[in-house]
Amino acid sequence: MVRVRFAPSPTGHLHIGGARTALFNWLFARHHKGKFILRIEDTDRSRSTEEYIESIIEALKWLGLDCDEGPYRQTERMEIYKAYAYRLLQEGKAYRCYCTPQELEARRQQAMKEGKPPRYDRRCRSISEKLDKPFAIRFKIPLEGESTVQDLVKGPVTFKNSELEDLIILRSDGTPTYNFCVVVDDFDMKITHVIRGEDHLNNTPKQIHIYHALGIEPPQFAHIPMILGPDRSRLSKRHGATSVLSYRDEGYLSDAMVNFLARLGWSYGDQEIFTKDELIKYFNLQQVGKANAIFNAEKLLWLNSEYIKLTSEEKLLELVIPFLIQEGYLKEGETLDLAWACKAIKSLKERCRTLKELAHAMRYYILDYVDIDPKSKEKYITEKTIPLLREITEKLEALEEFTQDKIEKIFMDMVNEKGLKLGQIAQPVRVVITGSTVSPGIYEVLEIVGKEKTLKRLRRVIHAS
RNA sequence: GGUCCCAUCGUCUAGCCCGGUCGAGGACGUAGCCCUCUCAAGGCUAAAACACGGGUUCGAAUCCCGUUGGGACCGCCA
Repeated sequence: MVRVRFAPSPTGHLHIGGARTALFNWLFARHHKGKFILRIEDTDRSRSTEEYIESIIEALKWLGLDCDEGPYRQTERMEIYKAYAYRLLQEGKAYRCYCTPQELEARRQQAMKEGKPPRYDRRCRSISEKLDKPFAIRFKIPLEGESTVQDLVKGPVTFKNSELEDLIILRSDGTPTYNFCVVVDDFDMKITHVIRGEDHLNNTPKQIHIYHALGIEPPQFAHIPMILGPDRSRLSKRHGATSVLSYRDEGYLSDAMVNFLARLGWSYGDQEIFTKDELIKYFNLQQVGKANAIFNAEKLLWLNSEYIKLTSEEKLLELVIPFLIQEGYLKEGETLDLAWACKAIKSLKERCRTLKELAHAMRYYILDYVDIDPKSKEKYITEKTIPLLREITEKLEALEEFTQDKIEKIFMDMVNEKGLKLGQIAQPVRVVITGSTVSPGIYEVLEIVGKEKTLKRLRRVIHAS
């Protein structure tokens, strides 16, 4: 039974990189009909917050990455780590280190200055008696030999033990450290595959030594490449929106985000668009690339527009309502006629790339009056076009059935009578009705806006001039 | 600085493991054309890459070595 975990530390919102790690784990679990476990690595109490834990869970939920177990919290398991650490101490596989953080820091600085590797010199490793001083517990790394990580993505990676440091597993305040907790937890939670960011690759040999010291078999490892910002450095706040939830708030669909994330570092031939089921069916670690990937916001935007096109009008309506409320086009609790709203969305869905854009475009369907863009007004609402607007208003007013084809006939008749080009009348009307020169087809727009609002807007403009 | 990882169009990538079918394919973006009441969408076309240098081989994007470049890690952070 495959068991994988996503183990974020709640020191920030779930970002793009973390989300992809979570996704790969989730896909791997679902593909193998295994379990996906969430574990919160909050041993750094000073930087972890409840708010971030909730935010991460919310983001996972939005992405649809449901977990089968957890969230477990490391802070609730402190006694377990402590017991394992003392067991290693008793068995002589770890030792008390009496060096203070200040001393260690000073020595590190010194070593750096001399151009030497800033590694702990193991001076406490040989102290056999117990001193009456505060101590941390350090793990004994074998002095010689080498260890190889059989990585499912990178292949075999070998490290010399002499390059590894005796790491602290229990701090002097009795709290355990990351590299130790992971091992204990992954063992305790029966994790079979550790799929995580490449930034952990260098930690892996240390962890493997801890597994061996504990007398347990390490899980399989898969280190996936990093996601970099456009400047090729690690994705961070200064690259703008990197929090997954900020994309939700900007009107991205979670399936588009999932699809985007999946294709960052993984591929399946030339296919670009995948349903979740396809992703589950096709996902494998062999197809995960080895090279880092740069986050390409343009492609995400494109994917989002593709997903909007693929989504039903009913579903889009449901999704766009919060944005309509946010934009102030709809009051909380107010509803729209379902059939009418779907027609409106249908006319707009292929020209909007986000739900936010869709909501904004819907303003001219929903509101009584719209603000007219000054430049468009200057160009299209002129003394030449006002008579045309007046005439078309009269004709539209006389129309019994305010439908697309009837409206079209009125426009075409007028164009033919006067020898105009359609644009000469369509554009002024568009500007009056939608407030700008850009919209779906004018007949469609008028039908959806409806006779009443159409006439109101036309008359207001005519009377104002 | 040390250790480790990586290297195909600007970007995501296919191909690489199992050399010849690659005069390197797809997608985003960009440019142009078509469609057209505007804007999109759609269709067509174009520019655009095997980092470099050595091997191995009849033949290398594919295998080996080196160089360069990028990234990660070197904490009583995770």
